[in-house]
Amino acid sequence: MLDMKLFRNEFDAVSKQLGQRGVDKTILDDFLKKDERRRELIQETEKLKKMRNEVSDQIALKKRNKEDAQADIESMRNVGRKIKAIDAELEIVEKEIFDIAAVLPNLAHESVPVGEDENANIEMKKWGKPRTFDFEPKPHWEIGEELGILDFERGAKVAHSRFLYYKGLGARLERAIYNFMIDLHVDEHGYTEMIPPYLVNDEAMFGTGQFPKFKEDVFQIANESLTLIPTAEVPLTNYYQNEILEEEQLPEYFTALSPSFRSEAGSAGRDTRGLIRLHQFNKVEMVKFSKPENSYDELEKMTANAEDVLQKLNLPYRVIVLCTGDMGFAASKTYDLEVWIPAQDTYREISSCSNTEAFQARRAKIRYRQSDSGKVEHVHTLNGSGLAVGRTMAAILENCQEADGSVTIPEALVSYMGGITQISKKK
RNA sequence: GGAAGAUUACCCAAGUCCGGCUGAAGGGGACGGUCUCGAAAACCGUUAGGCGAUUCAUCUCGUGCAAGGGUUCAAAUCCCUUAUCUUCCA
Repeated sequence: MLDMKLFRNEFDAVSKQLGQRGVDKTILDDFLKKDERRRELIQETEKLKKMRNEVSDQIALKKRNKEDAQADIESMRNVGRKIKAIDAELEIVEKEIFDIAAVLPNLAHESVPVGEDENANIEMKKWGKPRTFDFEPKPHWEIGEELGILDFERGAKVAHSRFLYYKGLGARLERAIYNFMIDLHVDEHGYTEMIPPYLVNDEAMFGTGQFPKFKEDVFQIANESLTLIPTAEVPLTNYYQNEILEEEQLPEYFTALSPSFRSEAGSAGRDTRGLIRLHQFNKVEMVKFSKPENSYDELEKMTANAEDVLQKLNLPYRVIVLCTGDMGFAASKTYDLEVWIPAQDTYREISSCSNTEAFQARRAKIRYRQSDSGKVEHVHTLNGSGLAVGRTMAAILENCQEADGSVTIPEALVSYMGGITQISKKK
């Protein structure tokens, strides 16, 4: 949710920025008009309520003194009717305002490049050197199927396409990857480990910005207002929903492994094979609550935390900053990490780290009390994948494959694999 | 599944039958002060916060007694719905 005061006071600047994110100007003009009407109505109704309170006190006094108060009661009857009418109109206007505000995207930070789509994204850095193969590198699903550690066919049979079984050392490797990630974030990066609910209610989905605009992207439970989380960002960020934190608590870091469930509506035909685009995948998520003045430093640190995972696994990657047109709904600024996928001869997204500033905090009502002034202000919230586990698996299978079809386990994971250094075909 | 009772501010708790001097008593805790070398004790004081409107800011006003509706000039108090908890019955 945007800051209403900012919107009002700097309407031109804000609407220009929202224009860059695809919002129609006429909606914003209407929005501003409705906001004015809302304040008019509030002033009218509050004036009448004040009068009602005063006269009611006089009536009480007269009754106590056994005086006649009938005239006052008659006149107040009319005031009561007026108040009811104004409040009814006010309710409608507020609903209309809310419906517009709920679907307006966040404003981009000034450092974000302006552009329409991913072509305007800017590469910030490259790390590691893609390996040169002296054989034709296979896509990870072939490697996984040939090694008998990934089973997409049975996943489709038992669930649906875009589901799979990890089997044997495949399941072990997935578990090694996320345990390694969580340990790294907890032991070295200062995050608190969490296991959140995997189903959340509508308020939580609203708080982080998925609802009401992106309902078609998620799986909902029939006859219940519960949704399978599309990312652990939802339960982690909403942990402090509707709370006022103390300044000393900040910053606070959470990390959690969770499955993520996505309907992938509208991505038919894209990445139909392999681990890149699934209806259910594991992800280690990082979430931060920060004071506003530090949130961009925290974003840099969080991105570095995600990079650290890739560096320790020795997987080549690049960092890009998303342009205004490519950013998510809630983000003020987003860095994507893209890992090298040899069989596709390209970099693919493996992490997305965003500062949403106060956008989610306003929706979820997460605030903090400044210790010296006692003033209450919205926190800034950040979230990032650290990392998507399935895609990490894909990257390892492809980057660490050998000519004979075996896969060498990255050094950092060997202890998590119980000493296993290589996955090879059973003889 | 059925019946009865409960839900008041950071915590406990009065007020609800019988609506109006409740701008929610009282206590605990917390915080500040006096005293002290320092602390404890004692004493004095503060303690709905939030939200919204207004304002440069203050002042002020509206809202607020589990949540949401209703009745009334007026609701913590009367009525309805929902949630949670307790006890009892199956």
